[in-house]
Amino acid sequence: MRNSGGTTLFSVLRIQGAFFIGRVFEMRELEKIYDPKQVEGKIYKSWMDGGYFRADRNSGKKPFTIVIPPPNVTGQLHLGHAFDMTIQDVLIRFKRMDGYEALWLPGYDHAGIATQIRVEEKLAGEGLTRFDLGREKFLDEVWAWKEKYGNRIIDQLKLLGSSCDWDRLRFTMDDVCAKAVREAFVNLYNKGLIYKGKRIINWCPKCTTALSDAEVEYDDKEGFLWHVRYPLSDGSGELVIATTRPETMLGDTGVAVNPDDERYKHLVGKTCILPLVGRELIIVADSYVESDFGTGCVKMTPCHDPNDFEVAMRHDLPFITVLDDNAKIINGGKYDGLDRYEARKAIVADLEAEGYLVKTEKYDHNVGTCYRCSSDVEPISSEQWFVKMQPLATEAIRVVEDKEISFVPDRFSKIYMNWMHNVRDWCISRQLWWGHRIPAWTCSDCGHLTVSKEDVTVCEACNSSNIVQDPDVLDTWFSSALWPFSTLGWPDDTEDLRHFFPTDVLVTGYDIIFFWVARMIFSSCEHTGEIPFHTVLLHGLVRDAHGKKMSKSAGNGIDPIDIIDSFGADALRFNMITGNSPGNDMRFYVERCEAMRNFANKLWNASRFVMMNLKISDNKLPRDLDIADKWVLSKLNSLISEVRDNFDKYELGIAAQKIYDFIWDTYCDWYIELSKPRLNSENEQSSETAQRVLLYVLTEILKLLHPFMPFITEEIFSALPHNEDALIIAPYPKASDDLNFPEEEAAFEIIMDAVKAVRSTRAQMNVPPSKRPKLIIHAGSPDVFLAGSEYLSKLAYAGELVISDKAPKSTDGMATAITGSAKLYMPMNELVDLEKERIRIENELIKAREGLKRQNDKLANEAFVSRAPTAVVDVEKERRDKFIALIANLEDSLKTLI
RNA sequence: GGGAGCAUAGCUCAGCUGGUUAGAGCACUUGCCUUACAAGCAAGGGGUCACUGGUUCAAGUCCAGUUGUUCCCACCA
Repeated sequence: MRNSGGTTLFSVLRIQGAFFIGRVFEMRELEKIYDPKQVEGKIYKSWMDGGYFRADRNSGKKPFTIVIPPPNVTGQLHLGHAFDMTIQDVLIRFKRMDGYEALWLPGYDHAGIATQIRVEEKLAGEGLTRFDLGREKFLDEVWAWKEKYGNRIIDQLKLLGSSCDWDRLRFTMDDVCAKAVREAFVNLYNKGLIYKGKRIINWCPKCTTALSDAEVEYDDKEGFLWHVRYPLSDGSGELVIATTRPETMLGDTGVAVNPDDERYKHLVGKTCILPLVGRELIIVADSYVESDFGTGCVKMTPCHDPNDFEVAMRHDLPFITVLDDNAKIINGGKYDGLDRYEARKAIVADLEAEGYLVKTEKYDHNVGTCYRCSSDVEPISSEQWFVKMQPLATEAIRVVEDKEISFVPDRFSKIYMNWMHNVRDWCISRQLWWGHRIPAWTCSDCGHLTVSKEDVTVCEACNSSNIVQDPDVLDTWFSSALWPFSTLGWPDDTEDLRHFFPTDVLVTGYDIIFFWVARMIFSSCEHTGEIPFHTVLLHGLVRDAHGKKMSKSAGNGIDPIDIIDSFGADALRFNMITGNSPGNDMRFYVERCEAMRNFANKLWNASRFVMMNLKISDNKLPRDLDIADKWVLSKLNSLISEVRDNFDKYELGIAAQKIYDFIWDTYCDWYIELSKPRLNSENEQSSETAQRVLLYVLTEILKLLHPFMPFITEEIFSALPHNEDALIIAPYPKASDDLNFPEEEAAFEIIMDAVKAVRSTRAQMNVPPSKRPKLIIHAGSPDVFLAGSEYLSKLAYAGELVISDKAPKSTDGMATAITGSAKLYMPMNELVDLEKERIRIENELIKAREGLKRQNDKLANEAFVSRAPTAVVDVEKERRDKFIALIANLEDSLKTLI
């Protein structure tokens, strides 16, 4: 036996329990309650010291790899992480125990905008902007910030018990990842899949950067529809135009109508005058315009609306930019310098004053907002870098269609497909400083663009050294998209890459399928020629008890660290896993953590019980198993195969629930209770067998539960006799035919039924357990009761036990408990109220007759009997026979009562 | 406009490929300090599985529709 931990009170208890029985009771008082705080840090350290998280390429074992969804480097652990991490850790621990070389590769993300905003906020507190510092000094600040906060999230992940291979920790901005980013960029550029172009893009005026489509969130906002007069140039009339954005009229270069709109057909080709500005606008016909919305006339602002941009391209309209990077007016005459919202007010006021405003309607519409800072996003035309998506999407669609990659649950593959089929080019340049700088240099002399993996100092076209690197950085998600292979060393042909890639399962929330999952898939297919993982296991969002999204601003966030402090990491983990199925959101209830802590405590105490009674020092199973032993082993055997089955289907919540039920119900409430009379008996053989089965089942339980509750299981395991170095690397249980005893299992259920019937009778008569009357069992086949007599007297609180196939001569004053297999009598003269007893039995009889009717109806159905599988029919027949026997017993008892 | 999810006990949720009398936690009732655990034990109460129709020997489970609800995508100025 090894004992990896220090001398905890718990392991002291074991020794004392084994050798100094007399002192156990005082120890028990101290250790009655499991205290995670005393255990978790110590156990985590023992795993680290043991090197169990390290994946070894040369072990000869089959690899199983998960890459972590890298948390933001400056982030703090929230319940979403806890959810995500727990699922991954459960999978990785299971595979590790099951004989795989399990690699869980950790790391964190530089999170361009999010991090830059945080540092800028800090600077703002000192009255500075990033421009005051300049690019280089600002980046120094960010790196310092990263050093300060980068480890916080990692330390917090450790508190959860995450068994990541910390030696392989990666950062999306480290050299290895940077090399991959350059390689990927240049590959795509050389294939023509990255291009630079002027398009309408989403611009966040607060972050002052372009955003991709995925980074824009749409909110319903209250607004107005202003109807504005645009007089015709020839003075023959006017057009009325409806707009939600009057300030953009400064950039109008045309007016469009539907070509089939009879009202305006004759005006196409004519011009009108832009109010306040006086510019002449040509009236064009374009099918984009819908006649029945607004007035049927649309002002064209090509530089600030994607649709107008398209129309303008088709009709050769001029392009005038009227908003600058901060969304202030430019090229707008007297409005120059005004913020977009001030400009709106001023322009509406002027329109009204000059009689151009026809009317103002309330109008709700969707407004795009920045996913990082929530400011309104401005569509502006701007030169940016894009990834051409069409060619990449083709393969990304194929691998999912062909099931090379599957989503769990499957419905998300439809969402993925839909997105991939309609994907537009990905804007990857960001006007930030924190991030991977675009590896492109422009020659100031000849204008040539050099794109290179290595830093360049001279123009590749004209050799001029007068070249400047593109000031922009790449979208954070460009580097995250490479994560499953960049972290393993790609583009270098590293041993890690060869061994652990493609990875196996990707675990993440459904909210970042587009941001991340989709982009990893097409990036991997393109750059490595392989899928990045074969399974995407998706979970939902963690909400508060009222179903609201948790957020700092709403003040409803729960800090996982507080939960760990109060209930332990195991309880938090178990709470995240149970009562939840893949892809569904969960509501977080602190009370549930309490229930899970109670479960941990239950296991703790069951283990204490076993240790207190242990006089053996090895864990071999004996041969002389009795009926209860075979029953529990058989149940355990089924549990093991079911749990494995659930693991294969990623049904972690179901697996955890089954283990919970087995531990609490089967093991604690039944088997431990069953073992008590044997442990105390003078029959040493029986006592030892009970000890061995108790220990064996407990050990198997600890193994089964370990992926879910790693700390407490490891701690208990360390105090038990065992052959492994640690539970974390003990083999996960396998079902075995040798431990399957269906006959004994069924026979024992008969005894359990009798026990339950007796308890029920006693409860209804309010008989306390201290009262132990004689128990007379009248059964057709008494053998099974004889085999379980010891258990019956203990669990059914019997004084003396009489088992016979003959009915007692008199049952006067006896309470009865009745099952389909036996009638049980308890002489309790003073307690038995004959009338009450009669009513009780009659009620049971009613229930039993209903049951019998149900069964008879089923079996009378010719179609059922002939068409259902015989096994199903047989089960129904057995049930019918049980009801028949029960009814007979009940009727019999009713007669003797009178 | 397109798509997806959800609707099961008072509350929060499980229920896999259809097959016990539909389960768990919390809450509730009653009785228990039964020598591991009162963070516990035992016995209970509580459900027309949203509605309507269909398929089937058999439907909470599969199909169609209805209602309610949540979310995603698109972005008609």
